[in-house]
Amino acid sequence: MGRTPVCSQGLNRGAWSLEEDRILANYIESHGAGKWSSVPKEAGLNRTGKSCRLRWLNYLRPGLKRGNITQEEEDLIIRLHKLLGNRWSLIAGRLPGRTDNEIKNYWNTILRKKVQRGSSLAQAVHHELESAQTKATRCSSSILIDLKVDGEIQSKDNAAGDQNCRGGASMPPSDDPFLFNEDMADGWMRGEEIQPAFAWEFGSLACFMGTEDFLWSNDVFHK
DNA sequence: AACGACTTCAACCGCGCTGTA
DNA sequence: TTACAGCGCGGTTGAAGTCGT
Repeated sequence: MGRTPVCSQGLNRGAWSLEEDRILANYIESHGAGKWSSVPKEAGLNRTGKSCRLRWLNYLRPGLKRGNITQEEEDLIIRLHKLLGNRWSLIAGRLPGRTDNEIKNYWNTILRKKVQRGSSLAQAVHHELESAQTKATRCSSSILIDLKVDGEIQSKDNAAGDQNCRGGASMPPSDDPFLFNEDMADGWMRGEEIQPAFAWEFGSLACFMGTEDFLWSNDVFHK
């Protein structure tokens, strides 16, 4: 797979050789990742920094899984794509050991067709959304959610009942259990008081309720 | 076996964002 | 404020592999 190496302006392009991989891996191991523009020169590689970064992140980096995307991973990708769209790096961030490039390729070659065909997987996602709605409805406490609307984080406060969201759908009314408070935000971000799975159920619910125009904040998921 | 069509996925490209001087 | 460099992201490309006839 890949491209055959060609020379352009004296630089190697195309598929990486085993020797190039070894040089890059050794360099990163001793110097750490970063400063990609200086990596080729210092490591003695006839590549662009960009190419080195890509090779490291998508292929050489430790902890990468390769191939054999599981059914669970596939289901998660479908759900996340419905929520996030083509934000592959965000989706990859929820799948340990997977790269954005790998997920993007997997989506474009396999999952897109499955979803377009209205496969059983898509039906399963719909079932998940209905299930998430039921569970969230049962929740009596406030739930924190940062919604990124038109590029800005819109905070929603349960007590204030603020309705400042803009976009393609309305938020639930202020007395609705789906609104959040800041205390829950801290707990959520620590990943201790609220299980990530529940966060995703809520995310699915937001999608199910027709709030696809809202994008989830990176901060909520990564902090 | 041969060959064309289709699929896969590593790698490249271009753009936008962010930090710095 | 502006210009520039570095980086990261999503879209696209194209060689290699697979499949169907």
